[in-house]
Amino acid sequence: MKSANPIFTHPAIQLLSKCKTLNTLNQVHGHMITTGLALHTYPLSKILLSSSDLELTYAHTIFDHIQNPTVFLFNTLISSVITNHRSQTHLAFSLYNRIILSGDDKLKPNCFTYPSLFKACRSQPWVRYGSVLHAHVLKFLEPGFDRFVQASLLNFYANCGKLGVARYLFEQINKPDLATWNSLLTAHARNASASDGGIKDADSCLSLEVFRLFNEMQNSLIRPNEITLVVLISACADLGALYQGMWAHAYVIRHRLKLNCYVGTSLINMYLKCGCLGQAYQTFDKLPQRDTSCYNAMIGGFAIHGYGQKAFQIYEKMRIVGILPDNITFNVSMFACSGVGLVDEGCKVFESIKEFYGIEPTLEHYGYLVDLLARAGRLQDAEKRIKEMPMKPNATLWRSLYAGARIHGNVAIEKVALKHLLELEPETSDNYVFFSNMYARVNKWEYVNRVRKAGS
DNA sequence: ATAGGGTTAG
Repeated sequence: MKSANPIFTHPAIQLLSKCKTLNTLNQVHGHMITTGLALHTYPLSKILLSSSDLELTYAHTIFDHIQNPTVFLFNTLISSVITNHRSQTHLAFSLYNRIILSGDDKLKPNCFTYPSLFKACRSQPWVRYGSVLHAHVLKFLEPGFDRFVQASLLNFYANCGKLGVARYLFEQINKPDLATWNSLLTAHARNASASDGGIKDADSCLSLEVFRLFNEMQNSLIRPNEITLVVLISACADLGALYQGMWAHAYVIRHRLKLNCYVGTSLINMYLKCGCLGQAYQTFDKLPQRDTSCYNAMIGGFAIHGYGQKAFQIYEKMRIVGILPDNITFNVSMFACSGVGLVDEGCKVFESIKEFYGIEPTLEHYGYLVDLLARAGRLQDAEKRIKEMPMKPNATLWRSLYAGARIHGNVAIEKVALKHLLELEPETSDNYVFFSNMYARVNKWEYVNRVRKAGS
């Protein structure tokens, strides 16, 4: 019997994954160089993975010292950059270029090279490289390349709104698997909600198409998983299709799918969109685990349905149970308070951003704060906040102040707000209308005063 | 024996 190749079972490799600091990793690496282990792709890929987790530049340095790295090693580093260091995406593309421009006949991209690169192409500024990569796929890979490449290509086109291309690519995949079906469903759901504000009929068709595709998927005997149901439930929310949504909820339970945070959040949202606040809360309450998104959905739900106090209570509960809020949490919580005039609660949310969570409030947070104060008639406070904020106030902020001043009859502040509005948006005709309305009102009062004086 | 695709909230 042949014994296992010692390269794969060397104890140093086991040690690598246990390294918690660069220093220890460095020692193991040194050891691997002296034993000659660092000449082989397998141990090298392990070093690259471990080091890129700790410090990407270190991994890069190691990579640069490898003579004639194989595609395998390129792929290892490229995917590590894209999945763990998204802000460094440019490094992944420069690695890819090194493969392409190497001039080495033996070094060619393979099926493993492309999926993570297409994933990177889903956000700016990398979107324009998608079609370049597509051309490379056709050039470098054998026709009928594997389903991972096909699925990532499909996702890329769906992401930039080219649903037709995505569908065409799907047609070419024989026996699509679960992830591929989920990609196609997601493509439709994403484009249904992305074109918000467009033609409503066309939007709904895409969500209806999700229903149809779900049936087709079931006929093909691929069993839906949690991700499938999240997409289906989102389509129900989009259509306001309560009964289909309840069916999907029952499906999750009947098929013993996990009621995870994704599924939970989409169900909460679906019930809220369908007007069922009680059902939404019950779902929220029964979830085995809740993350920030679940809380955001529920707070937003109470806000929409006019229960500011409840929304605020949920916000406070997050602190007690130790779920960290994010920027959206702060926005929806203040919005909830603003809607029903809970000024003190709303201010408490704003103060907690910095005081309790140590986060610097954003322009948007100031926007909600000013809206809250202005609507409640605390115009001096609102103006003061605008003047003291660390960044330049935008037109939305001044518009909130204007609206509050207008409603509460404070002409002086109304004037200040309008002046800034006109300055920031000289092209917007609405602002001039507001301005002339104000003068019309003021002049009328002067007229009234004159009449009064003349009469006395 | 190591590298790759699909999910939520305003």
